[in-house]
Amino acid sequence: MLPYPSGNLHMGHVRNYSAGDALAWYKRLKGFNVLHPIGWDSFGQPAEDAAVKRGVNPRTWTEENIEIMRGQLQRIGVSCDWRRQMYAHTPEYYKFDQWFFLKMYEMGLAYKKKTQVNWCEHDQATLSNEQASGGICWRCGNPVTKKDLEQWFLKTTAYTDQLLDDMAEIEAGWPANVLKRQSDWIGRSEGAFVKFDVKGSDERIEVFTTRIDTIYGANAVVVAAEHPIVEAKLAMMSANVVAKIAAIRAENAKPTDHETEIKKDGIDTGLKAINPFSGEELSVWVGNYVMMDYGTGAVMSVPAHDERDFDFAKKFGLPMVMVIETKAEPPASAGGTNVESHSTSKPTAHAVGSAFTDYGVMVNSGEWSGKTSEDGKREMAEYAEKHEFGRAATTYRLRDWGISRQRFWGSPIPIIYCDKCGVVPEKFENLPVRLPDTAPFTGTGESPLAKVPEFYETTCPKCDGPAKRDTDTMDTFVDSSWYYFRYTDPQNEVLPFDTETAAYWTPVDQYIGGDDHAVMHLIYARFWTKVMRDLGLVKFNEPFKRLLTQGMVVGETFFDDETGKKVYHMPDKVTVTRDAKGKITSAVSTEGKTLKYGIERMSKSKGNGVDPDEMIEIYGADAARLFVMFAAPIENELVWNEAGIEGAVRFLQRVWRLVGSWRLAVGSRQSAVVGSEESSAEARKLRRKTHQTIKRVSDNFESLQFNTPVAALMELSNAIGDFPVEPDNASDDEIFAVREALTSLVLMLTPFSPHTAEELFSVLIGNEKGIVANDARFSEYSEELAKADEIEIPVQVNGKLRSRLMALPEASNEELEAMAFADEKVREYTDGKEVVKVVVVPKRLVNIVVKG
RNA sequence: GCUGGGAUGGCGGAAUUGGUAGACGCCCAGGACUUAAAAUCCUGUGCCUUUAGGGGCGUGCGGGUUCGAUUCCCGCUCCCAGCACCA
Repeated sequence: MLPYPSGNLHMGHVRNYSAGDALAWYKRLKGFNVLHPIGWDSFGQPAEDAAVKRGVNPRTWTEENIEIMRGQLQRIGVSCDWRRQMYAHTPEYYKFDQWFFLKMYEMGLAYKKKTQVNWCEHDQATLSNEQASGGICWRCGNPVTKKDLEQWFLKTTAYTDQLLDDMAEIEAGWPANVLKRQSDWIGRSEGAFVKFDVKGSDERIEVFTTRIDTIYGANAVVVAAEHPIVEAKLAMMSANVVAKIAAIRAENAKPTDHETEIKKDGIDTGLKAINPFSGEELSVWVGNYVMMDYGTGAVMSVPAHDERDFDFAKKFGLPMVMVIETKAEPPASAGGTNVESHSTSKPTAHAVGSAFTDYGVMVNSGEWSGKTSEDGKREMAEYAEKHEFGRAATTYRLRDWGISRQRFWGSPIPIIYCDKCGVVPEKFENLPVRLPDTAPFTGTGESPLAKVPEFYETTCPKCDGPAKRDTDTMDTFVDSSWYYFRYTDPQNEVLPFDTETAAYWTPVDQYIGGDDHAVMHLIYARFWTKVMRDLGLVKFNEPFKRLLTQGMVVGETFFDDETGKKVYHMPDKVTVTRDAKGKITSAVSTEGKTLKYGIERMSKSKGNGVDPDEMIEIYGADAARLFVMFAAPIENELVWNEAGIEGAVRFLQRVWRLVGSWRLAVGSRQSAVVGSEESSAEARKLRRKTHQTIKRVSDNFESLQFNTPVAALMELSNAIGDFPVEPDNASDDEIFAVREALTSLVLMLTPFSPHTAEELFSVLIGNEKGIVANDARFSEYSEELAKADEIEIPVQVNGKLRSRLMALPEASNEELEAMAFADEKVREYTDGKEVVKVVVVPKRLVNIVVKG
């Protein structure tokens, strides 16, 4: 994933790009043609905030930041193809944001509508549903409110089923939790719409239900306070009902607060609705737990079989009728005896204490009684459709993507408003619609472009009359929805990319980033790819074959209670004491104040961050990268602890010394080859370790593990260090074995610590050319050489380890068994006992089961 | 509350997917080198127990399957993340 040019790289970036770079190096060393790109997500709000706060031009601010961050990436030695960089804020790039927008407009996938949008008061910005997930702003974490605005939408809902169903194609390569979060977000729900007549009125209330089979248990129709029927009948309601509804509406309009549980509340409107199946008259209630923006804004309340309806009915003493029973014969104590009778004379759920929400068999449901829930659901929906009061339906939670932003620093929306012709799309040949150099920035949430007549005053592409441009810009997530395709053809001036050129590289083989974009960027990118497929630009459904979500890098954070949120940077401003487990027991600032502490995402602005530049300065880029890869599995959270990095430094220095101590012997005896008669056991042992390591490291890379191959390299380096023969006394065979081990070690180190590896490689080979110039390849693995001469076989008696045998790998079961029984330690436990059974696992173990 | 993931030494974490638990590294202790320190090297390092050889216990807790369970099954506890009345 491309970085936002905030101005400084943090350790999260280092982790992400170190892993990506390691993989790129590994694949290149394996002989693959690798496209390892980088780009800049360079449109967005912080640039504009800087303009408001400090009066700098957003472009200048952004480009300076890119310069700084590119320098940092180059200092850590990321091996990107710098020629292919893309920059979202350049007209050469955003021209195609606009191109796509116009294409989607043609396809009917872009439309404008006035609606309640998510609004972040803190950022003074509009948010898409995805960016407001959980009722909090994705950028600043503050609660989201609503605001009426007219804005452009992209029809993500045209692809809901594909977004769900195509997950099957990427299931193997994506983390399960990301797919899960996406499918929850899309929220497919299969059920039925049912219309209830309103008594004494032509109006009908339509509800959505997934459990039409429970409709005979409905005790009320509950609608949202904002439901049109409420507005329409408000005049007929008593003053206290109206007041209550107003109160609920006011409460609904407040930003969601997840700390406090919402108590069920509501009021009987006095209206009556008719259950179309039973003909029963039901009260119409307003309930605070019914939301206007899901389903139809109205539900049928079935307390006996729905938890929320149960709570609601209990609070207001509404009747509860059980209409579903468990399929299995219910135990005598369940169902029957616990049920209180009610005026309906039907059994009720009062005494049960909770709703029965499983499927079962329908009861008390007129002619439908006796059917299973599954049959009832299907047949009742069909019946409803036949009698024109309902139909089976699938609803989704996913909404269209609102992309209009009242912001300057983004791609202008290429739409023109003409008094005569109405909404007119800009002509393709007039793209890009360029941003002016500057605009009056206020940060108050109004479009700065609306104050720049040179920008918005234009002529209508249709009638040539005077017209005005749309003064909003696109959500920056538009830029990141397709940038990875641009890498394949970054200079194209006619199209976003050439289809054939892109086809060679795409879809992306491996995508790496944080899982915080699970329902934002990753849904948009998938949507965009499907649109591109329908445009004929690509021939596949999914943009990213494999996704790796790396865990956050977090640091210990210290707060000063008095001054509020002030955070101190370790270790110069805080004195910390720890318990035996390394957990902090107290933290005191240099001024002597006691501080609160916790763990938070590491960043410079929070003051708990380690600056990558500092790391490089102190330890070097190679050690920093090696440590970040080694410290924890890539998908885990990494709690930053500087102590461990010394280990990485020591390891690199050890390898350096190892090469130093052998380079003369190895360099001067290049003719030394394997196969001399006196092949020593030591040489064979080292070669075995070398080849086992090649296999382990390769397998680890293939399965995206970055910590375990480092451990394997450390083992190999230890084995070379333990080699018992002095360089000057080594035989040709031994020289060969050491040269092979060192060469392999250095090559396998390249993905983690490329600078050190490059230097050592050239020294070792004895010429000035390094890994790149030599077009070096990862060492070939030999199964034959990796095979052990002798293997250790544990012997268990009754499953407990009692002895170990050394045996030939090809030893037969009988031989192993005989050796086990001959073993002295084993005999202590078997002598005088009855042998019940002997289990021999070839090449693994022997287990003797005895009795008595 | 629902959903998903997890729990292995003082710490980060390994373990060929049912076969020697604790690789590798950090920390710590002891030693060598040094006038001394740093660096480096060597040794030890799961817990309990034993003079020693050794013995016992041990992968969150309780059960089960198996010759054998960190791994599979059932039931709990706790932690982390996501969602937040989704009808």
